[in-house]
Amino acid sequence: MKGKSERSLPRIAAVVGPTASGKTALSVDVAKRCRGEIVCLDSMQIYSGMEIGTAAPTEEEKCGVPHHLFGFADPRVPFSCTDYAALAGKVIGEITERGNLPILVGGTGLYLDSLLFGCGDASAAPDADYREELFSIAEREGNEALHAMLRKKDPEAAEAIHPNNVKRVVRALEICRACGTKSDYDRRSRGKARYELRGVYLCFEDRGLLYSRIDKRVDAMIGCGLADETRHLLATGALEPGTTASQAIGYKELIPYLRGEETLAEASEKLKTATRRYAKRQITWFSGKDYLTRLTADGLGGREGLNEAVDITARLFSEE
RNA sequence: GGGGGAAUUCCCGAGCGGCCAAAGGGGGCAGACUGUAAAUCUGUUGUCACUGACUUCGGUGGUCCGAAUCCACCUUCCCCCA
Repeated sequence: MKGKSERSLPRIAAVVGPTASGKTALSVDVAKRCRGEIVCLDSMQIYSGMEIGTAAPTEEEKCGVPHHLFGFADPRVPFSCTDYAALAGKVIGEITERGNLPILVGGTGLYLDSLLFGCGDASAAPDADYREELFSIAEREGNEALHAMLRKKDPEAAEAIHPNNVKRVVRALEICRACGTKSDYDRRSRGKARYELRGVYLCFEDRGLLYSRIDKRVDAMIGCGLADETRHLLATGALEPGTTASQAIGYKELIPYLRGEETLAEASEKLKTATRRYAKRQITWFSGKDYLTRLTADGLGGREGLNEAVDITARLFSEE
């Protein structure tokens, strides 16, 4: 019971960064160097049947390093950051138990925060019926009307959420109804870090470089059968509105092509654009996190640059 | 050969004498983000010495106090008839 210092926290490592920044290659090499096991930190790579579109690591890419939480979930079943935090927490415990280092790899910033600091509690579980009711209020009476409801119940939260961000306004109201106010809920559920994290954030000095990597990756996905994967998801109902797969970048952009409404080149262009914009959002998220160490990824494409990054990262992960 | 239509800010596209640096959308850039997060949302986007000035609406020249908007010619593109 003594020594309740930071040292007592389980240690985890993370490799994060925008899509196509080179996380997979880097993390596998680092894992081999530090007795690491990789844990998926990606909201889409957890699903099965979406390997090509989410650029999930292939068996060859895994190089024999243990990978967890990839491709296990049904894309038609909802999954949240709370589910993630619970599952990842368990896997991390098992890896630590084995004396290995858990290395979280992926681009979903919210999942990392959820795992690290917690992400709400059972007191405000989602309520589909209530949500539907709230959405229809916004639909009928306008976003401002819904926002006014929130302002009445929780002015602080209303201040922080834009009226047009209906999804968030709805969730806030949902929390208010379940347990007081969202502001209080946030305060009591945002805990201290639950792990000692060593994390690198792959960033680019030259954004154009990242963008050209994205273009190349999209071309590769299409070459690897992204259209067939989309057809399959379509056939299994995984792309119905409301499902997770329908939100993933890669499939929705290809549907017009499959319907013959667009050429493959047009669809590919849109996919590239959507991916670039996603990468920008990830950059915005990660660059604001002070618990991450920035690592320039511009040179990761080459063997030399990769080796150097592996050295730096492995050192960071293993130093006391 | 004859007739008709169109050229707008990075792109698409409104505007049709003053309230126009010019709607809207896309893209770009920046940002937010606590149970949908590869989602959702916000701001910004001619230049500058920036509560003002300057340069823009294919080109040139006109009309007018005033033009992206009207006229003439030129250039390019599209459609129709031959």
